Amino acid sequence: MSVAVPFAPSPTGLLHVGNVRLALVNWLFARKAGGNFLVRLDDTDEERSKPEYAEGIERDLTWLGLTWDRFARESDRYGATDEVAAALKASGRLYPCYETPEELNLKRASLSSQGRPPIYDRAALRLGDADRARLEAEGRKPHWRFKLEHTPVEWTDLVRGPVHFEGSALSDPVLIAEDGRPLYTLTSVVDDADLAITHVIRGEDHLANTAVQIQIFEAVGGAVPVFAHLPLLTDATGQGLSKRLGSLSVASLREEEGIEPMALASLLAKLGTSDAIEPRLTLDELVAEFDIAKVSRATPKFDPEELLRLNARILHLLPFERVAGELAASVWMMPTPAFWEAVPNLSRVAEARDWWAVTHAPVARRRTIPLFLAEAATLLPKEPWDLSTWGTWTGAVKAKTGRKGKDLFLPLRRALTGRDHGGQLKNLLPLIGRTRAHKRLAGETA
RNA sequence: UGGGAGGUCGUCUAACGGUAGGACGGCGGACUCUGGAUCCGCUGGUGGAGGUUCGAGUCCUCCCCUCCCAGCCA
Repeated sequence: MSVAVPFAPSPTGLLHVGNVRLALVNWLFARKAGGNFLVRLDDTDEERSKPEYAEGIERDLTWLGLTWDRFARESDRYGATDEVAAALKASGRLYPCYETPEELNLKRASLSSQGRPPIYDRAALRLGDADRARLEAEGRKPHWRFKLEHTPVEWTDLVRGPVHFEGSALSDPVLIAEDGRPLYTLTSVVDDADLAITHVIRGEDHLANTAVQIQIFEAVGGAVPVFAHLPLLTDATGQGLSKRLGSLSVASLREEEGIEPMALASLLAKLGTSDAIEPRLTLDELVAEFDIAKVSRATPKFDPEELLRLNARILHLLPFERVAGELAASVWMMPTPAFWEAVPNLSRVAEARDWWAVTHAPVARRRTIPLFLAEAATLLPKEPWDLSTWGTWTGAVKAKTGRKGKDLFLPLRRALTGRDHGGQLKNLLPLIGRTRAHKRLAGETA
């Protein structure tokens, strides 16, 4: 049986690094196994689901290069659960309840104040036909709960090893809302069963859900998939990600922070695993190194600083072809490989703009200039210039003026670029050109 | 409160009950020098208290801290 994994985000907000890490891990798992990566938008919550969030999810996955083999919306599958629901009702596993949300809140509050867990008391199970008839006559409509077996639920988790829950410690979940809408707990099982999902890899916040859903899989006669629950990511201070999203959305990392997709992927594929976090330029490399057994059980912290450092390292490694598009968008001109070579130690592609200004726009004149620069200007070779020009020229200046080391190079750098630091002048000089170089050495704005 | 999980250098992790190691960061040095690149070195840790043991990060007891679930959300 070929591997099939679902990634099922709900389009109720922007994807954050925690969500997309799960997408990446699922994708890596599927690709490593030669299986299918299936995306399902869990948009059954009509109030909170928004089309723009659905688009955002597609955009984020595409940006990262996480190709899917199927893209579906739960809302297009209304009716898919009807048959299953009818069967569960017939067998008595799905039973009607008539409490209002207010009544349920009251029950929970009461139980909590008694120091008891707020588990549903199954009062509706004790209702007779007459009771139900009376309630419906009052205009009440039922919602439907799944009757859990009060037996142990056990599975071997790919990340956590053996997991054990007592059915009696769990609350009978509502599967069908009062308005007839099937809820996530049901739709997800039915979809997984229909698609022959083999592995479900999700956050550990779903642990109790899994215990419940295993019983549902069994009740509907579906094959129970293998489960893996990853620890949730927290931010650098240990706070949960969903609580303080903001800058950690994939969209903001891409559009505001200038993060490269492979920087994010390199970090998220390795964070919380026994592998060292190192820059990788292709997803293929990450697939080759991926092994879910390397994922640890502890909660990893996601540090944006670490991501930015990785971004810088990735940028040093990326060849011109891989950044040309982004570079062009950033500097508004058509950059060249020589320019990419000359640009120094960027953390973000957008920083190249500053160096485009140095090589292709006037640099303001300097107030004071060392006298030897005039002499240096006269020694400037004739064009055409290439990468050897800097060496021959500075050699000549050195011979003529006797200056060397920092006394020689720093004034030249300041005059030519207007800055104390930057990329190798060997690379920059030909891009600046003789005309500008000559004027800048004379202290003119050029 | 009930259920579930977790706690090893600042961070991510490794260690059949047998020298607590690696990676990142930080610090220092080297590269006759753009270094926020690269290379090399150094730094730094088992949440706490008992116990078992020749020997404990690892096993036992108690304690502390953190996270998740306990929705007619997903």
